[in-house]
Amino acid sequence: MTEAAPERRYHHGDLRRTLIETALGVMREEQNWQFTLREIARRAGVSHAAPYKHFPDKAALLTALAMIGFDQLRIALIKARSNAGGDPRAALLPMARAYVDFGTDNPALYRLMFGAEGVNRSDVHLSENAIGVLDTVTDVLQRGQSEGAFRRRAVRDQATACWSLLHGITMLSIDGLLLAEKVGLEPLDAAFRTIMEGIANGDENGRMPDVR
Amino acid sequence: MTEAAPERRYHHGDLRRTLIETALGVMREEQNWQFTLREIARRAGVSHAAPYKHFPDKAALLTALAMIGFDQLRIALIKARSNAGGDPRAALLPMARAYVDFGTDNPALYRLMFGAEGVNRSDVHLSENAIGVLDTVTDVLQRGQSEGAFRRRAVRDQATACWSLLHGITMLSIDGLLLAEKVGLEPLDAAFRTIMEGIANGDENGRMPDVR
DNA sequence: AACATATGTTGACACCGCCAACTTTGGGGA
DNA sequence: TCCCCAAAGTTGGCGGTGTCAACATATGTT
Repeated sequence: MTEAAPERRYHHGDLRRTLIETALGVMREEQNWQFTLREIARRAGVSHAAPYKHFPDKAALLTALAMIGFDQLRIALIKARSNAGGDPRAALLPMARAYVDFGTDNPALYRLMFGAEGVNRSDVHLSENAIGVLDTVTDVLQRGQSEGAFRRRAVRDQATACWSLLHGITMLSIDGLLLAEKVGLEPLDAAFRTIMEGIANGDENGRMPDVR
Repeated sequence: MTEAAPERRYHHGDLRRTLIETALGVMREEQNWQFTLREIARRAGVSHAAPYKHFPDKAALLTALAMIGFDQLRIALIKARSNAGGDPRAALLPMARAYVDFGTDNPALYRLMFGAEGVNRSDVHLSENAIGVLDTVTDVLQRGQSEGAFRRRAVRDQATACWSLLHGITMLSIDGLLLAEKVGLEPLDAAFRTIMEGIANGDENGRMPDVR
């Protein structure tokens, strides 16, 4: 504990970061971003207007949170990919799992990243963080094609399909719409099996790679 | 014009419907549901508290709008399917187009349907309207398999994949994330080509059905 | 005709986002 | 070293919001 006595100094010292972390915490707790800036300020132990010294308005705070989210997601994908060694075919499912897990682990954050009300979307989406997510998928597909594991089709077509599928599954999962009685217990595996048949080449026996 | 003089009567007569239509209109205009209940009331020409005689709170209004959206979407899908005649293979792409078009035509409504803040999701999603959307897709796949046009796989797996893909594309389109330089000019076609290879059987020459 | 009920209105409360004006603090020239 | 100024806090207030309670007026049933 290098934290000294928490005596209240006039200047907080690192309020910007504290606000972000507090907001992230509240979002996790309450599963939404309906929190008020005043509440964040209260929790951070500052006055109701202090946040305005760091963010011009609430949307700016949300935008910052969304960008952090994209960064975390990109890192999670890269990690999953590297865990799979160099094999694109083996990497795809773990990456898919990592993607969906990221979303379901923190639904509010994920939904915030994609089209929250009042957030300046162009800011968030044109960031390198956001573009990096799609690029990560494209990379794997590209390598898979080079190695002959995947069908030779326009990579961007496959990437679009993969990303859309992942985004869709994640969103529908978050919303609780993938009911077990309708889509089974493992919707990701189910969808993955189907799209994998559209991407991968069969092995010498014409069998598709195993999902598990 | 059967509308008589719009003289102001104490009782509006059909306020509930008017509120819904007004809200729908504002949503279209402003591309979000940040509107205030008071504004809806103003536009409807009633006092600021009148809406509370028809909806317990704002979330209830939004929930009603979302349900209407699901109903419209289901109808659009059924229409697209029937336009294609009885051929499941020919129906899939038009249905996909209808789905995405519905979303991009009224982005705020579509996003509202799936997980708006403060809307009671279980209410919306357990409605027959919402479930009907998935069922429409499942039907076509089922028939396609029976006729030998589609691969014999678990229908619910294919349905999950299709719905997720459609939902994903729609959402990403709405958010403006499917940049032409990344995914081409027709992301839906791109993704559709890929997933179609995972669903359809090739024809006698092993070729996939044409996308256009 | 009388009355219960549904539907509208008015006024109020607590709270929010945001702004302006003021205070404290810390750090970089003179 | 001191002074001063910009950065980072504080307080108080404005207009607006969702929601509620109390009241007013239509409507339709008996």
